[in-house]
Amino acid sequence: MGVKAANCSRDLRRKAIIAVARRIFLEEGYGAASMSSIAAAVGGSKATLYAYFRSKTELFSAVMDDMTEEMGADKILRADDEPDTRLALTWVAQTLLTLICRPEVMDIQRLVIGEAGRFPELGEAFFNRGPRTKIEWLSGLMRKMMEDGRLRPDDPLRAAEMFFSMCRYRVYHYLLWGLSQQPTPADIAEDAARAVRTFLDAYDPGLAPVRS
Amino acid sequence: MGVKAANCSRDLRRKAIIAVARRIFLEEGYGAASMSSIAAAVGGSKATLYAYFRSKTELFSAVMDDMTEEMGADKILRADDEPDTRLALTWVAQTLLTLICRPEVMDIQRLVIGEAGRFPELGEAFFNRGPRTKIEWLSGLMRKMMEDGRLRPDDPLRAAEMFFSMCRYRVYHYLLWGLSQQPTPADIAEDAARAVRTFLDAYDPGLAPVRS
Amino acid sequence: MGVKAANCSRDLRRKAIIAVARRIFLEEGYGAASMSSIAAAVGGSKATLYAYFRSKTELFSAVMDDMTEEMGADKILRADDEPDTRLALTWVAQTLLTLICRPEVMDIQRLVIGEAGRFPELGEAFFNRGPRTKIEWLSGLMRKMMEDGRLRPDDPLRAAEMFFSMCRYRVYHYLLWGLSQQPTPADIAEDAARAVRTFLDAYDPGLAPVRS
Amino acid sequence: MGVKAANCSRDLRRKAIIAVARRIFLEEGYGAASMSSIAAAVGGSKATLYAYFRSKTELFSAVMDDMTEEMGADKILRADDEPDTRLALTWVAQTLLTLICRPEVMDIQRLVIGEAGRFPELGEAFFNRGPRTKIEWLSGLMRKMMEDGRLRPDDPLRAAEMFFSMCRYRVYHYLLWGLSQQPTPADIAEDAARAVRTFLDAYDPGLAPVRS
DNA sequence: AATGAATGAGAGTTCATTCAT
DNA sequence: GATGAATGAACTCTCATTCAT
Repeated sequence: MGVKAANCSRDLRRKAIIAVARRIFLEEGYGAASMSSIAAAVGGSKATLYAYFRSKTELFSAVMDDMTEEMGADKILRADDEPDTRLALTWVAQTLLTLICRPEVMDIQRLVIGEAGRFPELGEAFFNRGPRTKIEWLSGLMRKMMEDGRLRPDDPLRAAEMFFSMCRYRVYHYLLWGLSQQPTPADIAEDAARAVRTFLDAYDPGLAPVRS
Repeated sequence: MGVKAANCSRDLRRKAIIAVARRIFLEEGYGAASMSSIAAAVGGSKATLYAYFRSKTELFSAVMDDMTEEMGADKILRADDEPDTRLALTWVAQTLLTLICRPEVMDIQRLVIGEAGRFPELGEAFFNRGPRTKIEWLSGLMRKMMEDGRLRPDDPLRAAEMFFSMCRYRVYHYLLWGLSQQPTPADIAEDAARAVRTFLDAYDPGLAPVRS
Repeated sequence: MGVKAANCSRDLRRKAIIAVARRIFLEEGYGAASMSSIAAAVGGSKATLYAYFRSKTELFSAVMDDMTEEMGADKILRADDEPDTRLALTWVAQTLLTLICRPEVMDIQRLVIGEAGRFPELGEAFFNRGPRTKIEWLSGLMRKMMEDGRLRPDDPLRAAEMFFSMCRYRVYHYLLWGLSQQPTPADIAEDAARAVRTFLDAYDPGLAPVRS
Repeated sequence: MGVKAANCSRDLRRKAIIAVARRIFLEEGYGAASMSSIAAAVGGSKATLYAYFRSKTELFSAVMDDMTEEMGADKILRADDEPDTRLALTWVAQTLLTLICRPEVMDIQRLVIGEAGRFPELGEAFFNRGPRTKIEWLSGLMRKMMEDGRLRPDDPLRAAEMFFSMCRYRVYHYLLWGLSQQPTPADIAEDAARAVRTFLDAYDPGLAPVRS
């Protein structure tokens, strides 16, 4: 293991520590994760950890920064080109649900929600880079569909938030509370289908425009 | 505080401990809350705590039982008698949203979600006494409205889950992530209104029955 | 005298406590036995224990007194009438070995030896009522046999101590160190036989008297 | 390099801890000795203790290993060359008795016997490295003497066990029960002399071979 | 730059003991 | 006389953190 110091730049080592710490924080939660176990998993000493991060809190923040950066990297494959509205939204719903139900993403959500009280900036930072980007992108999609007359005109942001919330109505919700194991693709497809159907019933362009 | 030993029965003392422990668990989380601090807050010794609860886990469970019992005690004022569907649902939506956004309830939710990974039975126990009862009651309401022709026929349970999820689409969601402070009644009324409007657009009895 | 009934009742309860405490001390050792578990086993409260015994130490002493008293009650069936020396000694050896290898007696011995350092008077009190009485009785038997010319003349006390030690040469010794489980009667008979044989070889009255 | 010094230092510290722990365990017994008091006596913190030994049990085992190793290091000065059987055995008896009556060895024996019930493997580990080696060596001596016609033929192992038991017939026995203080060399010489005399009377080669 | 060693503080838990009722 | 309730002290063990090397 003497290799690592010689061959790795400080930055690379830092990244390696963050990657390991991330896994452990997610597995055990902030409180239960110990600097000892992280150091052991990294393969270095605790003192080395402290050479890179001044405290457990700082390491945790770095891990969260890393996560949220990566969250931002998630790209929903463009659904703009699909002319069939129902197909386009179904595809979006499934993609979103699949993403946020992935075990590692679920763990992050639980961790962040659970620690939100003690790490006030954490929830915001994380949300901004995760859910918010999805909602904003979705909002753009909604606007376009409304402009094209494929959806009843309305505030596109609110419509996007509502659609997202409808997608989370069942399996996601139960998963968050630890009531079910990992959902199957069929479970997700079912929820996505119902969310889309209900949404389209409400946003049928044949109806009168939504009164603000 | 000399009062406590002399005047209080065992049961009262137990309740007092639970009340204090509840506050501390909510403030600090399960892991960070210490038996010492709870004992100090109660005004007794740690040994006394252990005379009432065999372990920290057991105390935590007792606190959860207490919370969920109280949850179960929440009664949604009957909306059955309101002939106007929109008014009835709006009333339900506001009541529900107000309840689950109350700071102490919010804290519980965050605590339970955060520990759900490590306390698998916790999430279930809590959910069963809290959200599930609401959903089931709501499901009954939906069935009746569908039977009365006030809502388009559909699986009433799924409709209830969907309605509940629509209610949580904005302020609740942001609150859970720690993105906003306590919402005003106006905030809640706004979300309730939009949820009801969207739901009624989708469940307008004039539309064809939902295809399963 | 007016207090007779009261004293009697109190005395009975005291005896009951001692009996229970004795079992627990033997099972768990002095240090590991707790007043709580003793009180629970007795069926009363800890405070009641303290009404009868001022401290754990005093309770332990009382238990020891009780044990040693009972030890003194052990009577070795008289071997005086057996004219055959070998048979008489074999009978004695087997009786002694069987007694001191009994699990409950073994436990006492281990307990007393183990705590001898911390309870200085304990070893003596116990020894005086247990082993010493056996040795003294055995010494009387030896004297008589020597006077009868059935054993070579010698200091009868030393002869008795030696005989007793020879009996303990194998199974008892291993049992004390926890190296073997409860010996069978055959094991004991074998050791007794060899001890007697060796003793009689050394104390054959045909040999010259032992030089002091 | 740095490794050597570090390892050496660590090893030394470990040895120092064991030495201190050994003293305290012997003085107070396993149960009564506390990690805090050991740490204080070592001059370090409890956490340091736990850096070297994962638990109290493990520390205790290490102490026992250390003791038994040292026990194994005890060499009985060779008695093979002494042509006079009585002198040779007397020398052996005195050496053995002196060894097992040494206060520190006595303390170990009491500790091990006392804990044998709760630490089943302890008695065996200790016995194998202590008493057993002595008995086996003694058994070899017996065999040689029997082959040379200096002792009456018999099972040499049983003869050795018997001889050892005869040596313990008085002062050792009383010491074990805490009935006497440290014996003088004269006390030991007296017991050794009588043990040898009785043994030789029984194992006089002029007698017929022992019947198995 | 990296680490082995060390530690004070504090975790959960249990104990022998006391005292008001 | 008996007890339910209470407690301070001590237990084993772990933690985040520091420092000499």
